[in-house]
Amino acid sequence: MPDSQKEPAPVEFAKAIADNTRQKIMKFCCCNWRSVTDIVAHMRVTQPTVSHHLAILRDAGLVDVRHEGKQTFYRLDRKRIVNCCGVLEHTFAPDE
Amino acid sequence: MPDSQKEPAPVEFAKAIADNTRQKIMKFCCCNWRSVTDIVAHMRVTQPTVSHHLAILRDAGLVDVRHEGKQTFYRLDRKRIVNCCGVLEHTFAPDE
DNA sequence: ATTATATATAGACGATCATCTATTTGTCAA
DNA sequence: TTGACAAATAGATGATCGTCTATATATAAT
Repeated sequence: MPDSQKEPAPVEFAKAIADNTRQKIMKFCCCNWRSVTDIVAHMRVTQPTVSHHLAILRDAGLVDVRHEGKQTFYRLDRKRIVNCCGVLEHTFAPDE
Repeated sequence: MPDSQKEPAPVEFAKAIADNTRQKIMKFCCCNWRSVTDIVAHMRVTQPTVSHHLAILRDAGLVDVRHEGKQTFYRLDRKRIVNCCGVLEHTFAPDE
């Protein structure tokens, strides 16, 4: 299985989502494909900062990416989120 | 409701668990009360470092604390963990 | 080809963080 | 009360992180 399909370990997952800016991006991309430009317009940080955070989410396997012409679209991988939360629960609350 | 009973916001929860040392402590305290001394013996960091991480978990409301004589015992609050994971899922994967 | 637009990358800077040693605080036993 | 043990706190240091400006890369339009 390639790295790109491996779920992040609990620590990697936690680090990836442990930032306000990233969580805001995650919510914005939760249920729709969003271009980087749209994400930037929705945030109060610069475009390079958004790209930086998108790279972290991408490296953690938490977003899907699609290229279309000049634009790049991102969407949160909700199944991956659910899976990671499940791993967290199983790791730290095995009996419930 | 006092702060000590409020669940941490998704960002606070993620930050609290976004560290290898803390996750190791969390696993060790998952299903049993553990004294600080026992936790230190189980880890490869110094006692003050363990105390530091315990304070972070305590501030995030993720552990229960009990004093007994000279010793202090910690235990992971598994229900809180489950609840936080649920909030995460609901926040970032509302439809699944 | 040149220009404009979209996104990524490089490098710098200040803030936060994890860890350490040294010390303090609190509790029990002699 | 003195000494021993348990845990927390203070302060320092190096590493990581989030953000910025400047620049590079890629694609489309003129």
